[in-house]
Amino acid sequence: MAEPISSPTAAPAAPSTAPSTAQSDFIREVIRQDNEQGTYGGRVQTRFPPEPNGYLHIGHAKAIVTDFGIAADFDGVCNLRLDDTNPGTEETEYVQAIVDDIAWLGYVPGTVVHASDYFEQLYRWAQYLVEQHLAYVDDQDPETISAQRGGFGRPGVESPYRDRPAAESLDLLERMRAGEFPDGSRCLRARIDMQNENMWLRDPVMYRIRHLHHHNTGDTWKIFPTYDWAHGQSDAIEGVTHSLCSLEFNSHRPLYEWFLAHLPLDRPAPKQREFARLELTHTITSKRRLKKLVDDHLVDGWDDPRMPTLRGMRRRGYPAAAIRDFCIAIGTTRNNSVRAIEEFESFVRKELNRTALRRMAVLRPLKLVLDGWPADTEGNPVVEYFEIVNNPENPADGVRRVPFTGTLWIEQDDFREDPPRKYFRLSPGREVRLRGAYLVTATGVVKDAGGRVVEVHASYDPASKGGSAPDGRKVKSTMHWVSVPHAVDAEVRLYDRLFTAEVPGETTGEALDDLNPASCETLTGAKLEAALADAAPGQVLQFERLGYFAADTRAPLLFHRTVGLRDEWAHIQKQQSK
RNA sequence: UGGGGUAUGGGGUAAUUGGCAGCCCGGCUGAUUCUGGUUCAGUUAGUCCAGGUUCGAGUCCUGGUACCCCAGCCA
Repeated sequence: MAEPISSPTAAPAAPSTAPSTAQSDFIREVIRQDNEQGTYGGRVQTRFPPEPNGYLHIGHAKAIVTDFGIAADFDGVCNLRLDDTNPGTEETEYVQAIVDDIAWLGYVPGTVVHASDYFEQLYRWAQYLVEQHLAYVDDQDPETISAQRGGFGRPGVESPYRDRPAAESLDLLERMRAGEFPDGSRCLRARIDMQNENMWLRDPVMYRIRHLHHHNTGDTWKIFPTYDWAHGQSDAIEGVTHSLCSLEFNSHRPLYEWFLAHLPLDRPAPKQREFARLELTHTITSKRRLKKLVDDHLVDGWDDPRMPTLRGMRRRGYPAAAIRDFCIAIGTTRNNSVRAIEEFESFVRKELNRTALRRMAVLRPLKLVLDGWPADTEGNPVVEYFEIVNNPENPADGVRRVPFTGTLWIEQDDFREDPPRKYFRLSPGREVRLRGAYLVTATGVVKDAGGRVVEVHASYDPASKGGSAPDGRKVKSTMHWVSVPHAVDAEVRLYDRLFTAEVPGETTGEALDDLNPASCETLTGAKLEAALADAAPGQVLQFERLGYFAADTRAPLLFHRTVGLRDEWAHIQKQQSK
């Protein structure tokens, strides 16, 4: 019959690689104590256990950073374990996506395993508990069992099958496994305490019957372990020392410990510790609702740049390093909180400011004509080339040559016929600098029939070639520009919050009611400097004075605004309008 | 309704475990700047409430309050 089985297939001890964090929190403190007391012989092993039923999102990123980061801090291992105990909801499609996303975030699992790899072992351990009179087969249906469980402050009722002989349960369990009974007709339950104030200790279900195809084990199993029966035991089998999960599993901890305490393990049981999940304002992490956004075509798939999925964030241009730094900065605590998306964006800017190459692009073009610009012998306007710094934060990125002529695109926002107070940009009679090129002064405008300015004329100071005047006079503004004959047309998408409410659904009751109808603005007539036509798919660049933009991973000449630059002028305007 | 968890400036997080409440984001001033970006300097504001112990309490004790989680054969 079933013999006591000790933890066999320990995972290979390839150290997980992960960016080092050097933090201190209550979990690291627990590990430090375990190491001092020699609880696990100085070994530290964690795991990241997503269910492969969807794509990873920003909430998972925090768990990944915590699980992998802690293992790395203690020279331990963190495995990726696909928690696939529930057939029908899980698909192989998601497994590869999860593996990819973790790699993109910058972490390498010790090994990749499935909870379903342990089904045979789990089954033998279940037989062992039945023999010990610590588990039994219950012939009642789910509704009856649920009703018997009682409620808060109301004790449960014991099942009439609770004391049935071990041999009978063993036989029924075998036949459940063989597929003799229909779904829901019987289940295996732990025999604990129907009066316990903790609901999870009132004879919880260990196995349910499911005649369904499983993505990993195929049709070999007709019974499947529940989360509670599978999780701690999988941890023990793998050699996990510290099993970290989110706060809502806190009330499962006594059950986690009960199972392990009653099994014949040959080494100290792992311990579960819980920490708060990450929530962000103006977005959601509910898998069900994210799926609805995709299914109803409210977004352009799971990797839409507005999605909080890691794939979406990657396409948006958020650097993995920024996500990591953010997760580290918010820390590992037991406080539930909703973090401001603005705070995340500040980490994105910090990273991109360091790394992104600068380019010039005009999103909403207005033509600027320099009167008196020379022509060559054939009557064509002269083209000059200016060397412009690629990234002032990193001189090693060098310079590039940018063509300049007397006909330029400038930003509509950079010209005002009647400049308001504190407006420093171009206006009639005012001199500004065209970045790296010339000092120019607006002299007049051309308007269309509707009175809209369609063209600005300006004079330029030939002595200011390169961007500064010999007499040292200063201007209050430097503007970006793109030479009209050299400009490349592109589509640029500007994103705003996916949801208007800070906490979607908080007041409406349904998150999707708070969807921001203007979360994506498409600009088709953007004018880029020629160098941008060569942007690598996925590359993030700074469009000077505007923000950071990611080249789309599929379509050429399509850019997604990752995040805008901090905008002092917008801030001033907002104050003035008050 | 019973059990468990949490509470520190506007948001978040730390405090050598009883010893000057620190840091990040944001706000405000100013300086620098060929990006109204970056950077730099200064500044703003906090221990949930009521008692108690102590020379001394964010930390310990007593009693409250607020919020979160648990009554799936989901994870």
